[in-house]
Amino acid sequence: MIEGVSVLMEQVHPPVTDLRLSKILAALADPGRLATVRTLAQKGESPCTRLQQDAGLQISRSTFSHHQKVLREAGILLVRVRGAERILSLRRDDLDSRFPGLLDLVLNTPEKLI
Amino acid sequence: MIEGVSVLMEQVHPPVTDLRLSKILAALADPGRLATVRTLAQKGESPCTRLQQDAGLQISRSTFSHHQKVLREAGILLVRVRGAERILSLRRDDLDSRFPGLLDLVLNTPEKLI
DNA sequence: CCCGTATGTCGATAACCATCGAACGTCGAA
DNA sequence: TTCGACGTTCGATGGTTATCGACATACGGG
Repeated sequence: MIEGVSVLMEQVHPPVTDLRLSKILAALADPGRLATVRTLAQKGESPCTRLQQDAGLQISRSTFSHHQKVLREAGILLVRVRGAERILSLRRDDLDSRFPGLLDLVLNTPEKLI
Repeated sequence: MIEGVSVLMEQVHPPVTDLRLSKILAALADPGRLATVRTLAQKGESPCTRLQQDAGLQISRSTFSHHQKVLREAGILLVRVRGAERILSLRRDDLDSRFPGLLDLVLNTPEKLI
């Protein structure tokens, strides 16, 4: 870095009271992000690179990072740091309490109906 | 029209077996379209102009026509012709049978959480 | 303290989408 | 048959989004 100032790269997670349906629908409307969410639900929690592979997304790391950001800022993903990795997981309880049935519906829909 | 060929303007309605979650989520992700669906559920069936007014959408007729098309092609709306009007209604049964709980969730979500 | 792995950020580009006005088609009524 | 109301289609425009490569940052291990 040129300047001596550190860039923190802090992860922004909206509080549960800030979750909005329109944001969540917009985040889930992308096929790649929908696949990411569904894969994450199967695998439990997972680091970024692993999740991208498991979801079968053939996109660059920077693009996946962008999608992860959209899902996180919509309140769908939780990101925590473990060493050099970012561990992703679903905010199941928050989503269920605010929009009951939404996540279950998305996860239980057969692959063919996606 | 310049040519003598008639333009039919037929309404395309996908059969229930063609409905796809990603299409439906994408259609509902737009705030104006979401408002349209929620208003239509309250009012029952309604012609275009009336629905646009009831939903409070301050957009041109051509733009509303575009949104109506997106909702129709996603399988959310049914359009039937009555004289010079197009009467819009929700495909409740089709949506419920294919994606149980989705429409209810969208309709029951409080305005403040949209 | 250098290195490899993991990931975020930036700037650019292309694709997509919402929006509009203008022109057109269709219908019912005058 | 002329008119007005209703709605669609078209072409253009602007804004948003998906995508990438290059670079920067962070961590743990040698």
